[in-house]
Amino acid sequence: MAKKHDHPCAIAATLNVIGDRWTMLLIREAFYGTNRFGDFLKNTGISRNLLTERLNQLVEDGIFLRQPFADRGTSHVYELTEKGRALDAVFLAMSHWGNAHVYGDGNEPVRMIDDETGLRVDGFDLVNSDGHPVNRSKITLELGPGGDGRTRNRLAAVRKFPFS
Amino acid sequence: MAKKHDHPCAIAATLNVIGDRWTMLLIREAFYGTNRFGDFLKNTGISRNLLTERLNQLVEDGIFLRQPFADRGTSHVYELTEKGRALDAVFLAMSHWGNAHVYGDGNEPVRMIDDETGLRVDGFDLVNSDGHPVNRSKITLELGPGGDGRTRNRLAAVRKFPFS
DNA sequence: TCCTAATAGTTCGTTTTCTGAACTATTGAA
DNA sequence: TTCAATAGTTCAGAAAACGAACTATTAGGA
Repeated sequence: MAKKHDHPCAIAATLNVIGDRWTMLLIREAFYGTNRFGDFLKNTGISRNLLTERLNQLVEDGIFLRQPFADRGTSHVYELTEKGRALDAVFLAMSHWGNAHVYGDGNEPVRMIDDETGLRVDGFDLVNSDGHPVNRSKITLELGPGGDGRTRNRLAAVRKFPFS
Repeated sequence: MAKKHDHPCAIAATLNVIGDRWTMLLIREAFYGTNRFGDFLKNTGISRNLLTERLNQLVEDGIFLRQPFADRGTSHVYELTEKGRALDAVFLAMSHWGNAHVYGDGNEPVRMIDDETGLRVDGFDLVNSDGHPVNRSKITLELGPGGDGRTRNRLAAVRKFPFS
């Protein structure tokens, strides 16, 4: 992947791991159960050398665990780690946005169904650290312990935070 | 941006809009209130020609609205559209993951605070189309109207869906 | 033991994209 | 009419991606 972002920001940090054209497709595959080199290759269309490089990087980043698999030839299995599974929220958010705003209602290629009600999964509620719902329009950004002077200045200049 | 993904998949479709190293940083800026070419430039570190190209693409994709702004020189204002604001879930998911899994508890550069309780925003609940919470481990993927035969085969082969 | 098939991974030349710096265009104010 | 501020373009070099051919490792069978 390209040169990494280096300012103190969680979005930038996340982009350093999944911010390219292919990685979230590999994560999607992993959520679908794909765990072999050849299946990632076939199901995404990524080129072989880039797949090698990306998988190595994702193992290094702690997203995949690479384990030997005795089958035929030199085989491995790539399993999502806990850190990797935690990308489910990103997966779900992108999935929902693509369905709603690119394909549109009635044109979704894949839908997610809530087994308990049979209804479609249709978005998110934010929750606070007590597990209670948060009103999305009433959120404040606050300097955290990992921020620097520049972060402080940026936050002071934030004019709005238009979550809907 | 690079060649587009062309299979019927909401993740792939979303990556075609935001799937590069810079776009989500521009969206972050927009959520922070940035709306001028020069401010996007300064606050992200993207190069000028790429910023021009990305903003044009995002206007074309319906994420930003470009409006004239009489100030000094030839100025414009880039405002998020409804479609762009709907990326808030992706923003929040990436933000939360980066804080939790790259910086870690106690090292977050920026925290999101629930104004009503003062507690930190700390995750998501999925909701169904009735607005009720969904058990994340009880979700089924279903072929939608926009899927094709290959989508059907892929879904039939899905071995698991390990949302935690 | 040797051959073959299956799988994963490497190499390398070409194409595409990104970077960074210099340059141009447009407009308001002094 | 000049200057400063802003946005945008051009272009050469660097980096990354693509795609095809090649290599390596191992299991199973002749």
